[in-house]
Amino acid sequence: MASIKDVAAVAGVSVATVSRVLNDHPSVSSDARTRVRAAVEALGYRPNAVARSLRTHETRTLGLVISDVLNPYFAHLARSVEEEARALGYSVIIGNADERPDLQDHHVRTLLDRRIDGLLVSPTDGGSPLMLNAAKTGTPMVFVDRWIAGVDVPVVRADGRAAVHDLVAHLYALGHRRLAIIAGPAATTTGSERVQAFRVAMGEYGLPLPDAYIGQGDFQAESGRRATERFLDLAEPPEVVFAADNLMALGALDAIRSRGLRIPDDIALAAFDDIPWFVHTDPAITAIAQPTAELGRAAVRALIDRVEGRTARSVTLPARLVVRRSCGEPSAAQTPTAQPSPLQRSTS
Amino acid sequence: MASIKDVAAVAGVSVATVSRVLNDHPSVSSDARTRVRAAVEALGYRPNAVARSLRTHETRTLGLVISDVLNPYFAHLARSVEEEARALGYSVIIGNADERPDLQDHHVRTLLDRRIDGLLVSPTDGGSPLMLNAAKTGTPMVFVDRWIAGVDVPVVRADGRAAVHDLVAHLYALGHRRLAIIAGPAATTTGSERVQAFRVAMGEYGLPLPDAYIGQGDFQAESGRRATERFLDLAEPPEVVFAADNLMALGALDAIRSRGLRIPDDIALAAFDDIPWFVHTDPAITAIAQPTAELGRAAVRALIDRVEGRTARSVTLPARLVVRRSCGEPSAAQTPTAQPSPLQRSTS
DNA sequence: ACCGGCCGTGGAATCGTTTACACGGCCGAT
DNA sequence: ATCGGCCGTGTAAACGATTCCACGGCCGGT
Repeated sequence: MASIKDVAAVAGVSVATVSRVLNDHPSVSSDARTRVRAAVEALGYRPNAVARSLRTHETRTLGLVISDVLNPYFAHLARSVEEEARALGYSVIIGNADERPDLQDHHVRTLLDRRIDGLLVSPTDGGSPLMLNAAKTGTPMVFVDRWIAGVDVPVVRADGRAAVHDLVAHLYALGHRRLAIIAGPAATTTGSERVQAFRVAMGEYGLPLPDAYIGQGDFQAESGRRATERFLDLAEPPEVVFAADNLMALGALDAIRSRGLRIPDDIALAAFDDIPWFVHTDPAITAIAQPTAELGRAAVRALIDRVEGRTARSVTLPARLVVRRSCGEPSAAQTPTAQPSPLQRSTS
Repeated sequence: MASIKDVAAVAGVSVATVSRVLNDHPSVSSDARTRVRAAVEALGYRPNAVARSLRTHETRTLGLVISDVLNPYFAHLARSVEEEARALGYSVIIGNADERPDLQDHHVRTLLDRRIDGLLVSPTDGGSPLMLNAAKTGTPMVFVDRWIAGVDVPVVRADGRAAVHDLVAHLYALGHRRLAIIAGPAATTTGSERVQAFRVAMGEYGLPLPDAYIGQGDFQAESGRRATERFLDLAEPPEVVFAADNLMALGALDAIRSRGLRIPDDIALAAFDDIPWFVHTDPAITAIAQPTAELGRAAVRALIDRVEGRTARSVTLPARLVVRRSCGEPSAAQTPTAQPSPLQRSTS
């Protein structure tokens, strides 16, 4: 593969001049400039990003560590992150932690070894020493979706409290009183916050949230299935199951279906995170939708602000309730029009 | 950030010795070895992968260019690719081409600039000069899922012909005669092959495949919707719509639903690529399932064979038909047991 | 006519590694 | 006692770019 030296030789100039042409440095004669460009073309030369990064101490690359690519929510997030980063001249390397702290650490470590310019993380746990240390030692970092308390890192996320409140109001209006939730891991903010918001909202309607109605999940489908089976085995099963993410809702659906129960007649179902398939399940699933693409964009902008020496601020955007049929027949007022697919491809 | 020089200074040895310790070179005294290890620990030193790559001419990184991360099939593929690569000591950088040749080129270019050791591609089109040139000039490369004819690059993919034949047999047995297909872009192998297989299988049953029953899609949901609407507007609409991927099936579902039609009574639906949600749509969707994870693993092994100087062979695995209810009530023989969710998390 | 400054250019240092080569010391074989 | 070889180590040259600095030529102002 041709190097800058080869280009210099062909163009009959020094490597310094070639470098200047490549970087649009003004003080190069137009004669030299054209000769260099011709040589670049002739050799099919492409600058070696590795060498460049070594010298400049920047990679123009961002790391993104997410918990699970198979989760459509995170896939969507990753896509918008890459899109915005590309628009701003950066590349993105995605690390899939698969909800495993050890894998998360693996990816953080290799990303740091590659000297990425900044790190976007949706932490799977409360923060390993590695990550806390990276944050402390000045690696530009931004949390997205989930975050870690007590670390001085900007957070870009959705606040679901109002939407959860709307959901509980919706359920209450439909006559449901025994509401259960499948929580995410307590070590994640989204795992505990959603339960907390649910409990608070229920409290406002004078409803208790007994421990038996809190299923412990891990944001994966299988845990949703297990938690739901446990609910259904109770002497007094809940009337509603609210899954804290879409994969656990899938598991819940599996469990309910394998018992031959019908939604919403036998049991109602709702989920956090909306995805296109929720429109087409039997029945369509009521869900809380996050402004996913917007979160990704905001996170990238915040991170790049930090990378380029500006100060970054945390961003919180509202989530909203999307009522469908899985909790019972909604009143006309609640569904003014048919709900469109939420993850419609943004024509970019 | 500490460099190898700092480690050498603290340990009281030369950088060469530090490097030898780091790379487990045998000829280092155990005394020096322990001093170096202590210094590494004390400084929290991590080798700079950029500098190392510059020197060694290898990055231990693979590039993966796929057409669409939002497509669960590709997300699944990406996950298994990363998993296998990690097991073999490589990292993966994913480029999402979004079915756009220009974006595909962008990612191929930046991956090559980063001097990745090998490239895994699921081409969006017939091959840009850039990609053909990369293949020609010896960049280790493997095609996965889709491929480009006339290029000497191993291909790892699923052969869906038998499964498509099974599907047509299934449809025929249910009494369907007017079968339509929503094709992918003709520039992709999967776009044209699936139509071809469908046509051949139909031919064996004496069924014609008129042009009006071939919808042109682009593997995205919106195109599936449009194609389906066109089918439904025909004087004699088809009895079955077969979508060549899962996203177009989603679009078809949208279109059918918005007309108030019922599946399978008014029209039947089937899809290429199986995903967990197909079990829970109304009704569950009959689909052709690929051995996605296995494809990813095989592709990585083939690519690494090439990277490390061994010869790689193409791999073709069979796809299989998964019968559900979306084409009509199957006979008992065809569904011996309830179909489980296909993308169940592989507990790794 | 002289001089200061700017412009285009090249030489060379540098980034953080790996590794070829040289070198001194020690051991065992003669 | 001598010598060849091995072992542990250090010195220095790469890898491919960017960039500081110096230098020669030319221009314009005095």
